[in-house]
Amino acid sequence: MTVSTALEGHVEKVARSLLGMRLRTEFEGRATEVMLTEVEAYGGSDDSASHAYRGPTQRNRSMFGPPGTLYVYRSYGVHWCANIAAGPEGRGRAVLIRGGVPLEGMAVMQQRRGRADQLTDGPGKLAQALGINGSHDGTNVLDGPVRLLARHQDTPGIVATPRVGISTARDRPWRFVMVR
DNA sequence: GGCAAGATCCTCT
DNA sequence: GAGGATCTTGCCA
Repeated sequence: MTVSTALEGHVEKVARSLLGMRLRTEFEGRATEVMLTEVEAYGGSDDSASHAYRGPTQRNRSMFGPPGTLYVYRSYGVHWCANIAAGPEGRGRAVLIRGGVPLEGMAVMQQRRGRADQLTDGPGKLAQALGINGSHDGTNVLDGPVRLLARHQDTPGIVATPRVGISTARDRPWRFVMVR
């Protein structure tokens, strides 16, 4: 499966497809790369927990872009969180990147994070470790500075659980975690 | 125009 | 385990 085809179809399927794939950034000659192990699917106007629930705004417009559009938002005024729009364009569906395991650029991640442990085990931490911030909002992971790459390894098992940190629509098991 | 809440993380107790 | 940091958005007056 190619990267672009993995971004097609229902957001729930896209979220599953992203597990095991690699997310790579390369800024100022410093490359970092992780394998995605934890994601969450968010719908559009039919998902009350989604930022896109009330339609496009100045902040969330990237969610409504074509598949592969990067949606970066500030969480609690402190952290950056990265999503990948899943399309179809205009529906506001996206996959939140919640966690991964470092593959390359450990030293860079440790420097950005200011610590040696817990580099990429949360949405805000992963974005910080990869150097993702608001300036990358609206870029595309197929040809932009933040690049989604082919699968690092197969995913032996995927566990679906309720999403984390939200107060509505908790009944949807749209959080997907890779197990081995 | 003001206010409350939020897809989080870190530090301190 | 609890609380603070810090800013954008949506809702209501």
